[in-house]
Amino acid sequence: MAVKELPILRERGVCCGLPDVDEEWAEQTSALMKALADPTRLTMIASLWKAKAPICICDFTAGLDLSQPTISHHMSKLKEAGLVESEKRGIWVYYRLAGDLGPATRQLLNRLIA
Amino acid sequence: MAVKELPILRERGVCCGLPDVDEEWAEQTSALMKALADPTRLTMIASLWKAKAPICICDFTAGLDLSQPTISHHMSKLKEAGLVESEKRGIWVYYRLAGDLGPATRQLLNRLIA
DNA sequence: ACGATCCATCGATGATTGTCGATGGATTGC
DNA sequence: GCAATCCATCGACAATCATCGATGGATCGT
Repeated sequence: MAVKELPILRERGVCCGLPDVDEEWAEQTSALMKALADPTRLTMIASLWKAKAPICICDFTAGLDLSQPTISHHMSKLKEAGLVESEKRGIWVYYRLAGDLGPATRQLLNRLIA
Repeated sequence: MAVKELPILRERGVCCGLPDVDEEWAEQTSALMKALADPTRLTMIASLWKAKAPICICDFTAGLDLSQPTISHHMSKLKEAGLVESEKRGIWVYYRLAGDLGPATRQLLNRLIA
């Protein structure tokens, strides 16, 4: 545990430094958070995570209460974020979790979903 | 590993069910993701995480390249999300990670930051 | 060849968000 | 008391986002 130091009175007009936080890390991580910052997209990711198998996007369109373009839009955001991959199969398109997900992202999703 | 079943051709016009995903979970989790879906707020959280001690908001105002109202706005979002607490000390306001963060959230931040 | 189904894209619209300047309350040093 | 500092709130504005209807390309069954 950190020492619970009381913040003491300090000289006015003088502020001190902050811990170093990598700017690029913040940018990339916030992009990942944005991709997950929507109930529909979280539901999609959790479904794919639990199913452990590709899911036809038509099943999302049928199961979630949103229009087909909206479903397509959300899935495309997940794809853009590198979280899912797609495979065309006849007239259907199947989505699955990206195969090249880093272990950090995998564990993150595991914490989130499981 | 899951059995890598190829998505087979299926009957048209018929879609099947999805794995059960709790709606309330999606709503709450997306709220948490939203709170973290900004580089400035992530930097704030990471700073507090690393410092293991309260930080005066004036230090964020001095260290990050944003106006004072914007810094205040971001911190208030983190507070609203239950991620941080504040303590007034003279004319200064110190923020720290919330003491009642659930273990799940703690581990999530650990994965994100460390 | 034709019609039906699936799906991505386009354009539009209302809602949310990040940002700032201005303001005012609170606190402290003089 | 007065001036200075810190900080939250307000109002405004531009940017982003979630959503939908319409459209068109692709594929398949007949």
